[in-house]
Amino acid sequence: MHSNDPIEHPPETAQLDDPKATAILHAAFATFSLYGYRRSAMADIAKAAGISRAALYLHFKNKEDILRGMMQRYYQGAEIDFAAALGAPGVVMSQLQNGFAALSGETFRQLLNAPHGHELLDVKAEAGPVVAEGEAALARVLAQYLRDAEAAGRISLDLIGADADAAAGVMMQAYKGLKQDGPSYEVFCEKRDQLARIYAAALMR
Amino acid sequence: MHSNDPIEHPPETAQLDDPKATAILHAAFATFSLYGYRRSAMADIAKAAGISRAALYLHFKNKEDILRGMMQRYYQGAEIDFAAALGAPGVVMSQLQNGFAALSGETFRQLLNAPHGHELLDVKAEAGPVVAEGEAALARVLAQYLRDAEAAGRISLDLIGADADAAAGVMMQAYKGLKQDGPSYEVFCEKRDQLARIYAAALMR
DNA sequence: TTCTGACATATTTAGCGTAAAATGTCAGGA
DNA sequence: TCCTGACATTTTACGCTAAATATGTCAGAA
Repeated sequence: MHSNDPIEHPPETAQLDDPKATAILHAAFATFSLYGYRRSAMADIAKAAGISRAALYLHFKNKEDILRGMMQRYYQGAEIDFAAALGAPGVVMSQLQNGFAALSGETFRQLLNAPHGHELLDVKAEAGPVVAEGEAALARVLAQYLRDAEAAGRISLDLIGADADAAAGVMMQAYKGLKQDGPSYEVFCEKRDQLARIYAAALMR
Repeated sequence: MHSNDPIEHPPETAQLDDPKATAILHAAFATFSLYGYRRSAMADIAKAAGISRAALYLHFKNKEDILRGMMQRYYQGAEIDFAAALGAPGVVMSQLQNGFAALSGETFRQLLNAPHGHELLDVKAEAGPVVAEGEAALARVLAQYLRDAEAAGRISLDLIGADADAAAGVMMQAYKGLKQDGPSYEVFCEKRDQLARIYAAALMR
């Protein structure tokens, strides 16, 4: 490759182990939380990342690509943490509570406490299918947990008259409802734990 | 009162038994569902109601007042229907399912099927505190149901580790989450019934 | 190789005047 | 008494321009 060749953008969004991309995504998260996605300029992100604006384009195609990468990164991590929490030893209630807690950890706290963090909860349009795919992946994780727990005789889906997929879908969407009305992080956490208790009680005999 | 006195607007939003006001609110609902609240003009509502535009102002202060009246009317009816369904004879699961179904009956079906009906789900800003108060009233109804059912030994709130008010609040908000992502009415109903089954299973021993 | 300053392009913003539409009110008709 | 047509006012929608800002890309420095 010669230096006077045109820029060759990364074919996909940045890899999980690229430290530069990670730094940019962190800076972007901070910037978006502060100003909102629309009002954030590439220059703001570059400044927050401590690099020049031009360097951003060496790692991401454009602003939308940064947002996509950010969301994808979040969902990748959330999926792993979610599955880990659900799979950890313990009773069903704590597994569910820790599972949902894993979906709203420190990152989420920063988001809700930031000036325009709430706006980032509604970027489905700009972020494209990444969000829907991420949510679907989380629902699959939960569905798999339900199947495993039922196979182990720890819960019974008959109690709620549903198969694992339908149940997981409803549970995830109802959980998302708790994010509405711009609650404080603390209030949200209480409601989240409460909902997890309801889920646990519904599934256990 | 002399005819040349200035218009005397109704002090509060129209009464539940005023047939004229009811007709206007029905026309407004149809119009808002069709065009959305913002794009609907008073002339559209008047035409749908079969009266002159000026006559609207004999019953409502302005467009915002019509919206308020519409939402208030909905919540008044919903509260009554919700309480009736929860209080009807039957097992807990059917009471909860019929209760939540009462909150999304024919009116709600029309809404979701209308071109811009979804917009009406997000009019908190324009409708003011009416929506929040209506939601709170519904939560109180559910909380009272939970208390009564527990007193009768039909459910146990200990199972979900919550008092009636907290549980009702979370249950209502999680229910609202199901309205997200613009589902069809049929899909929404399935999820709603599924969530009611989860709630019932959680509360019964 | 990695990154930056600077450039050309594209987009956004704000202002401003006009036309069109919507609003709220009233005198007066049915 | 209830309602309407018409009026004055306010709000919105355009079209246009210039200025400002943001974007994406390079040649070349570090």
